[in-house]
Amino acid sequence: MAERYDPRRIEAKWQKVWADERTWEVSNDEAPDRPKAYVLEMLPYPSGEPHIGHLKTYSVGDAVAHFRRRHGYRVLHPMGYDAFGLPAENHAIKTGQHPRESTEASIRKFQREFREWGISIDWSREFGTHQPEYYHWTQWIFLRLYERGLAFRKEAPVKWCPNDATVLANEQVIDGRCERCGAELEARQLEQSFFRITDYADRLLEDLRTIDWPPYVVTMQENWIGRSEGAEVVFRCEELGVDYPVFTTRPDTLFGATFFVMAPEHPDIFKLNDSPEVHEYVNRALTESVEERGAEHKEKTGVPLGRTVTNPVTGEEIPMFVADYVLMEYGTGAIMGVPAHDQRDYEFAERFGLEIRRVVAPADSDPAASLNEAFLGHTENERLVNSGDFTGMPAPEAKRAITAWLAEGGLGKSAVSYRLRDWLLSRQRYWGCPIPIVYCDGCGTVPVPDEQLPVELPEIRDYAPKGRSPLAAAEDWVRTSCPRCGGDARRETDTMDTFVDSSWYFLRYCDPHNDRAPWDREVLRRWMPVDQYIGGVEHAILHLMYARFFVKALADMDLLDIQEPFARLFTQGMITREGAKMSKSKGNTVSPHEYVERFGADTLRSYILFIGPPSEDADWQDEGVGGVYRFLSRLWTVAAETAERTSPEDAVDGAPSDLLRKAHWAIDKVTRDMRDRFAFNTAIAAVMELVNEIYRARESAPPGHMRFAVATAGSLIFQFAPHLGAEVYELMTGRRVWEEPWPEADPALLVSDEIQLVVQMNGKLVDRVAAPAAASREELEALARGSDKLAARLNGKEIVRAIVVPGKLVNFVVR
RNA sequence: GCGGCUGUGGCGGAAUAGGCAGACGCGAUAGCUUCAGGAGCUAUUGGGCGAAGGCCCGUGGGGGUUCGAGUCCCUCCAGCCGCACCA
Repeated sequence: MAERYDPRRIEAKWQKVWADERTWEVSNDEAPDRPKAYVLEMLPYPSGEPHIGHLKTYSVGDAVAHFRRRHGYRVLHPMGYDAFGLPAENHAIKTGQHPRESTEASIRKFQREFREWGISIDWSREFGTHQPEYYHWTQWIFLRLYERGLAFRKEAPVKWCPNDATVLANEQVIDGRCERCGAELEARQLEQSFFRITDYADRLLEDLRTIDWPPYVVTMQENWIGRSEGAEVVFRCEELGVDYPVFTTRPDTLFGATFFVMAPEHPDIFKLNDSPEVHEYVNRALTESVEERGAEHKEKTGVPLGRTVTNPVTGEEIPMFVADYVLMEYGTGAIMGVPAHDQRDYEFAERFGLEIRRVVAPADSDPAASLNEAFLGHTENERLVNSGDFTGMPAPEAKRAITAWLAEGGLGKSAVSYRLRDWLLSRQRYWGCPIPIVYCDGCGTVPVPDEQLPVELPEIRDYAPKGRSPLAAAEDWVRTSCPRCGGDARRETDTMDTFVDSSWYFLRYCDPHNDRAPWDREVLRRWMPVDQYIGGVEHAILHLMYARFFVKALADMDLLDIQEPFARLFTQGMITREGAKMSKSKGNTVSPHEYVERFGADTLRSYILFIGPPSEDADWQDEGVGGVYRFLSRLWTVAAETAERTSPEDAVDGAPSDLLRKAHWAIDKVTRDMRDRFAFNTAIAAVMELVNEIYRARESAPPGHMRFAVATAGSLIFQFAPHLGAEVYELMTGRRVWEEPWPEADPALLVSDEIQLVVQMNGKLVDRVAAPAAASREELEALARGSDKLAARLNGKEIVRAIVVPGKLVNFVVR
C-alpha cells in the first residue's frame, strides 16, 4: 500500500466542510422538539497562544458535545474571550502597544488554533468581553445591581498591591501577597465599589446541595462562605457607658470569659486608652504586613487598655486588651477571652497571667484538674461546671439555654457569622469595563442612564499606574455633564474587576446579538442552565462563586428563571511535564501547534484524553503521543484497505464472528464510559482493542463484518478524533458520521453461550473450565468439581463448602 | 493543626456492584520485512524459583472483617490539594 495516514490532508478536508456548512451552529428559533444541552468550557483568557491546558479542556468538552449531539440533543457549544485584564495592560506599560491590539492579536491566534483542533464550536455566537457591544450589558447589569443596593461604595480597609498599583479582592490575596505578581500587600483606607455578595451567603451555601459538582469543590465553597452559628453577647463598659457586642460560637463557655480583647483597627481603641503605649502598638499592628501579622505560631501580643467590661452572666468586671490576634473584619472586631476553652485565648492568658477558669468538663472528670492547653470538647458528654444555674448541663444544651437567657435580659441573641466578605470590584486600572457612574457636585453620585450606555473606554497614551486609575488622565472623557441636572460632573475612573465580565458571559451566549437587552428571557429559558461546565480547579472559588451570585441576584430582579448557572461541573487535572507544572520560565511547555503540525490534531486530542482520567493531573510523555499516532494510523490503513477489498453492499449477516462481537462490545463499553463517567481514557482503550481485533481478523472475517467493525471504530473515535472518525466512516458507509445516531450495541452479541468458569480453592485461582452461560448453580458446582487441577490440589483435603457466583466462579472452602 | 484526595509492573494507567490483578498504551526483548530508518507486521514482557510441567510471592507498611480484599474497617507512612489566630 503506497498511501499512508496523512492527518494534514484529512483534517483540512473536514475542517473546510464544517466551516463552509456551519455545521455546529444552532438556532434559537428552531422548534424545541429535541432536548437541549448546553456544553461550556470556561472562558479563555487570550494571552499569547493557547496552551496544552486549553487543549485538554476543549478535548473533554468537545467529546461531551459530540456525544450529546449524536444522542439527539440540540447542543449549544459556543466560544468567546475574557479579553480585559492586567496582563495585556502590563504589556502595554512595557511596550506602549495598546492592550486592545495585543489582546486581539492573541484572539486571532486562539481562533486559528481552535479551528485547527477541529473543535465543534458555534462560531456565530463568538464575542470578546472587551467589545462595547458586550460590556454595554456588563454596565447595564451593574446598574441593576446598583439600583437594588447590591453595588455600593464605601470606605474600607483594602489590600493594596504596590506593584500593580491597584486594590485586590480578598479572593485575590494569597498569604498576604498579590495572587498575580506575588508582591507583598499593604493595608489602605480607600473608597471602593463592592457587590453585596454577603447578602446571598445563605443561599449560596444552601443551593450547593442542588447542583452536581465535585464534592471537594462544594467543600471549598462551603469553607469560603464559612458560616458559623453562635450568639452575639453584649459586654458593657460602665466607665464609658458603651455596649460592646462580641460574636461567639461558644456561648456555653460564657462563665469562663475572664478578659476582653479588641482588634487594633477597632474605632473605639483610643477612646478607651489614649496612651503612647497603645498608639505605638496599634500603629505597629496596622503597618505590619498582612503576612507578618497572620504568621503561624506567632506569639500572642497585646496591650492592656486599663478598662473593664462586665461579663453579663457573672457580673464580674473583666480587663480589656487590644491585641492583633483579633481581626476587625470578622464578627464585631472584639472578642470575649475564654482561655480554658479556646487555644488562642489560652496562649494570651498565659502570656498576661490571666485567670484560666474551666467551665466545661467531661462528665466523669475532675473539673479542678489543671489544663495545659485549651479544652475544646462540647458534646453531650461534656457538662458545664462553675457556671451558676447552668452547672451540670450538657454543653450543647447549655449553648441554647444561655443564649435564650441572654435574649430574655436583652444581653444578647443568637447570631450567625460568615467568613465571606463583600466583593470588591473596583480597580484603578485602564483595561477593564468602565463603571457607569458620574459624580455631580449638586446631585452627588448619579448612575449613567441606560440609554447612554455603553460608557466607552477612551483612548489614552500613558498606561502606567500612578495610584489612581490611568483613566483619570483622560480629562475630556472624565469631564461630563450630570444626567440628572445637566451641570458639571466627573466620571468614575475606576474600572471593574474582570471577574465581573465572566460572571454572566454564559447568559450572553444564548442571545449574543441582542442589541436591545442583554438577553431575551424566552431564549434564555430555552438554553439555561449550562448542563455541563468544564474547566480548571483554579476557579473553584472565585469565578464559580461570583457567577452563582450574579445569577441569583438577576433571578431576584425577575430577569431570568434559574437559581444556579452550572448544573454539572467537571474539573480537569493539570498536564505536567517531568512531574512539574509547565511554565515558560521552566522551559518545559508543550506547544499544541507544533504537535498538531507533526502528528495532527486528532492524535494530540486523543493522546491528551488517553493519558489518564481527565480529572487527574497527568504527565506529558512524548513517546505516548507516538503510540496514539500509531493507533490512528492503523485505523486509517485498515479502513483504506477495507474500502478496496469489500463493498458497502456486503451484508452483516451469517454467524456472529469474534470481530462482530468485539465491535458490539466496544460500542457498549464506550457508551458506558462516556455516559456514566468521564472515562475517556478507557473509552479510547476500548477502540484500540477493537482495532487490534480488526487486524487479527483481517484475513478471516466476513467482508460485511469487517466493514461494520471498521465503520464502528470510526464512529466511536469520532468524538475524540473527529477528522479521522469522519474520514473512516465516510470510507466505509459514504455517510457523515455526525449526522448518524449514536450506535447501539446488540445485547445478543454482548453475551456468549459459553463462559470461562473460574475455579477457586480458598479464594485462590486453581483452574478455568468452560461452562454454558446459562448453567444453574448446581451444574456450575458439578463442573467445577470435575476440574483435574482441583483434584490434584485437593490432595486428600476435604471440601467443606462451595460458594457459587453464577456466570463467574466457584470457590471451594477446603480443610 | 483541621479537612479532603492519592499511593497498583521499568513508566502512564485499567479493574464500573467485594469475585480471574496488571486491560490499553509507552518502553524493552526476539523474529519477519526493508538499501536504510526515530517506519511497518508478528510474538513475548509483574517478581522469584525451575530444564520443563509447574510452584511461590505480589496493589505504600502493619492489623482486621469475609468463603474471597487493590476494592470495606482500624492504624501508621509518603505525596498532593484546600483551609488555617474566622472567635
